[in-house]
Amino acid sequence: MLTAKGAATRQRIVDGAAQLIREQGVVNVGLDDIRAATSTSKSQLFHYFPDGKSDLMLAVARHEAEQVIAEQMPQLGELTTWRKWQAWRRRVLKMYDEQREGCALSALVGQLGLGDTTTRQIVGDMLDRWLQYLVDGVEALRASGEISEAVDPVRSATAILTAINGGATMLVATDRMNYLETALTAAIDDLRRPV
Amino acid sequence: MLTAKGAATRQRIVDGAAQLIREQGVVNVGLDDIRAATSTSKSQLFHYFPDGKSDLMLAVARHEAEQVIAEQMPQLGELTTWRKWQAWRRRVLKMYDEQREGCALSALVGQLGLGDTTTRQIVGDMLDRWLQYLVDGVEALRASGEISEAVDPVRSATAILTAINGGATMLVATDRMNYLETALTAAIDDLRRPV
DNA sequence: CGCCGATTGGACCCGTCGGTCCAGACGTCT
DNA sequence: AGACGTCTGGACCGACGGGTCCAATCGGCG
Repeated sequence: MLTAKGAATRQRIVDGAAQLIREQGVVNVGLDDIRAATSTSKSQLFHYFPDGKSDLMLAVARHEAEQVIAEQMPQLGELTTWRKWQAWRRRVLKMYDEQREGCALSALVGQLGLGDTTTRQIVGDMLDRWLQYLVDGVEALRASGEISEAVDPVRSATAILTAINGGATMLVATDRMNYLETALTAAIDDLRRPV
Repeated sequence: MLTAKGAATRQRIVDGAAQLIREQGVVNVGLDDIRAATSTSKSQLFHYFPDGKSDLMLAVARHEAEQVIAEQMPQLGELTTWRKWQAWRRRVLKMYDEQREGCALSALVGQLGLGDTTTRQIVGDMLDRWLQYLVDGVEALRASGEISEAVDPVRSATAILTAINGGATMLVATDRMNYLETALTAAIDDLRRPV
């Protein structure tokens, strides 16, 4: 049903489409652009994605959801000390500063995630996983005594996640880093402020 | 150059277009939809917006930028006490909860604001004005002694603004209020935590 | 080799959408 | 009243983009 060659082509299409969408936005990317960028033909697009564009966009959404988490690893997975939190924070800021408009997160949450129920599910699941990593990280700090027991892990993690999403959205819309940088730094610093 | 009747028609077009875009997203709204929803004809659209759709979208962006600020008034303009901050916070949460997907802010920042330099300028200016109201509010609390002198108004205001933007973006993408509610509440509560 | 399904190329179709154009109605000012 | 500019209706056009179709090629397997 799908040979190694076929799987490779399919992957090339998804990668290329994701890349284009990150750079130019969902609206400005047509099947012809994807075809050209991935050196494929119309028939291949519909061969690997029978339901057409919506089908392909779903695959891209899944790909980008993975990407958003993966690009923060391994730091996101081991937020066990204050130093590691700071390392992760620097990593995130550096990444988004370099990506600017070409940001997988805002493309996914802000554009791909609209409308379609299945895609929203993908976005929701991605955010859940991300949040869980943050919650685990906050709990680790609490357990080691680096921050107060009074800190609510879910609440703090949610604030941090929202800071990143808001910062990324505004970065794309205004090309200014200060929202993301200030809000993320503030949200993390708040972890060890007295209550 | 533009009679009272003409001005009214023009306004009706902008209002109707903004409404449609809030409900269905920029991508899913065509000139024909706007024409139908505002009981106008193609020629009128191009009569009042000679450069076509881009021209109209610019007017919509300006309209929505005004709307985003206006719908928070008068509370946003008088954040002088802790109680008033809480009243504003409740107002914001209630608004976005009711609007859900049909949210002017995310339509503006997430969709209209992409690409076009002029539109980005509009978004940037709107955010600047909004931030200034918040900075003024934080400074008022500081002046009256309700919060510590050590609080950095710009930093706190930026964190609050980013919380709203992130929360609104995620609300639209996931239909969940918890991000906005938790992050905004946390960002505001942080104002009066000891440093 | 010869079969068969996976894979590929690309011409073609058709609905949609932004944009153009012209003719006519309206309104206002002299 | 008459004239001129504003306003309105809607037919029409051309480009673009998603989707269909068929024929050709590839590649593994008996």
